[in-house]
Amino acid sequence: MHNKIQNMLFNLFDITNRLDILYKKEFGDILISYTYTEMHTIDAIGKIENPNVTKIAQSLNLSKAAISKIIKKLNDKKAIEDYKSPDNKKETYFRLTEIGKEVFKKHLKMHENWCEKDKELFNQFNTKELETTYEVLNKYTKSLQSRLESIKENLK
Amino acid sequence: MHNKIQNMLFNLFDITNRLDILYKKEFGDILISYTYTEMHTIDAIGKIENPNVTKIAQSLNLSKAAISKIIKKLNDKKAIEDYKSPDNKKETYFRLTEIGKEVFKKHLKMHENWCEKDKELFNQFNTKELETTYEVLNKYTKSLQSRLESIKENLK
DNA sequence: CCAATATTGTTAACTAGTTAACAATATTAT
DNA sequence: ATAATATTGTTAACTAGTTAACAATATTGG
Repeated sequence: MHNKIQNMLFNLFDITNRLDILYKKEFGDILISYTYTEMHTIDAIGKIENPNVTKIAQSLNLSKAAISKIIKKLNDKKAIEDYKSPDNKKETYFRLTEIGKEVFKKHLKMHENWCEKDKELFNQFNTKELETTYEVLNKYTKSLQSRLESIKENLK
Repeated sequence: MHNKIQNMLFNLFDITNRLDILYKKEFGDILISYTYTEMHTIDAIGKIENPNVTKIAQSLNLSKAAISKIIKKLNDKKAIEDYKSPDNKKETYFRLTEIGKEVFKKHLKMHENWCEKDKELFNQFNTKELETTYEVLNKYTKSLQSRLESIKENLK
């Protein structure tokens, strides 16, 4: 029993590594003009309401400094533009331009392709099995998240 | 059904991110003197037979250049030492010193602690459920691996 | 109201990785 | 045997992230 857990975790570590590498390689090759993180930043700007550097950084788990630099690049590429609120002179918000919206759509499309590739593999399992796996992984995600949060708390 | 797969994959992406961050933070704090990758290099040297830069790079999915630099650091820290084979003047092999072996053991210990923390969580599932999850993840790992390999082939 | 504190976003200096080019050595094929 | 090819490990130049310090602006409490 304890052994099963270890095996499963070992697999998860393995997947962690491979997913990361594969994801970067496959997606990196397709959209040459935007890096992995630039894409995710565009994604975040598409999804967050009134996104600013701080919010984007939090949502991508990156530093504000990192986002600040990426914003500059996306601006140069005319994928985003910024705007201000009349009642706050400190914060700067971003929105996608037409170009940015195109990239956003492409990114969604790529995710769909990715899932498509996996579909065949996962079809060899029945609904119950996939549900169980989902259940286990979901609880694990939540557990990891609370560990992450408690680390962040400790650092304050 | 297709939805289940998407949810599961979404969870997996999520875990990928969080595991990476958490792993670096938790382990990084404990063994301050060795970075994440230095640890893994020590680990590889402990496990591979007659390890050289090339083999270590392959096993950690890093470039030879990266390993070359890490080797230099581990040498400075007296965690490893190198040796030559009498019938090959080109390749350099590495072994752990007593210091290195200590770190190796600590790393193993840390992995055990990590599993310990998860044990409680996973105990809420029964053996069958964990087995199913293991099964699914295992097949997914293998599928990712073959995709990785085919990318590498294409690049040749 | 305004002083103390907190937050925002930029910058500088750093780190850990990358690719590409290379000199030295090994392997292979004729 | 040796010329052509491949492999090893190092280096240089680069990239994408980090932390820490900062000026500007917002928020809060007495």
